[in-house]
Amino acid sequence: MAQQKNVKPTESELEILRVLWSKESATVREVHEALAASKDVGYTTTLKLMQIMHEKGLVSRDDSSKTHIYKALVSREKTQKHLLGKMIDNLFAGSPAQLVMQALGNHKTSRDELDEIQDLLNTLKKQ
Amino acid sequence: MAQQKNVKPTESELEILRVLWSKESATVREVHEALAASKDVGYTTTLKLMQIMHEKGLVSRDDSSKTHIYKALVSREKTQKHLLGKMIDNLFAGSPAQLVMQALGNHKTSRDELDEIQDLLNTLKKQ
DNA sequence: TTCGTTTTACGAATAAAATCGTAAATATGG
DNA sequence: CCATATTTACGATTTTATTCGTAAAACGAA
Repeated sequence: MAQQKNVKPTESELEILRVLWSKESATVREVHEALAASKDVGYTTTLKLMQIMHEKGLVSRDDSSKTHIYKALVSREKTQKHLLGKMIDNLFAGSPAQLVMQALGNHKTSRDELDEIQDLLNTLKKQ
Repeated sequence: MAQQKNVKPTESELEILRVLWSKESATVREVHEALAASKDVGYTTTLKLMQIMHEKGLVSRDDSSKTHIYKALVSREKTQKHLLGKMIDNLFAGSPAQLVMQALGNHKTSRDELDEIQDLLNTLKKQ
């Protein structure tokens, strides 16, 4: 196994991570284009954020050529797990089931997805 | 129906809301005692936060007597729903099912809770 | 009433996050 | 080589959140 200690990206850092997760690796410009599509933000702002994320160890940087190439160092799963855990503690009295009920109750879920959840539920019940 | 527009409490505000939700109504001192039990924080800090929350409309305040009495104006459910929705959009590609899988997979869940989820699942499947 | 305690009001200090301007370095096309 | 464009580095500013000190007001007990 490897890396990954303090998974605590800020709101903006999360936006950048989402882009990196979807692309595997990207330049500042690519990330910025993606962000600018839905948000009004300057190029150097994105750059600065990515530099900070690099200092923090959230992303890796290949600076062998002029245009640097970034990759996410924190995995989507770990980040999901961490933030979910935090939310369960903060808002759902430590009960993941409550969160699940709320999530399922308030959002449309396809038949396939329901079946998937059923499978997992069956597995959990057997233990 | 009523109230509730921008449900965006900060981290600290959320801690206070949790206390208010658990007590129905409370004074600054009561909230502060509750917070101080698990955190090192000054009384006036809690006071200030609650004053700000009042300005924002997150809590109501009865100041008919010297010691003011606060109540949460945003419901636990709405807040859960809102933050959950945000997390689903931001981290789970808009798929609540993915979030559910992650939550169930990574946390212990009691038999009773699993049954509850099963019930909800059955209901959803019938639709 | 007077003293000590509690509570609020208020403003300021600190910290953390986000934004951007400017300049230097690097590359590219002509 | 030169002009232009792109990219990075860096620092400063702005904004938002958090924390707390101080003083005035309200209260209660002796």
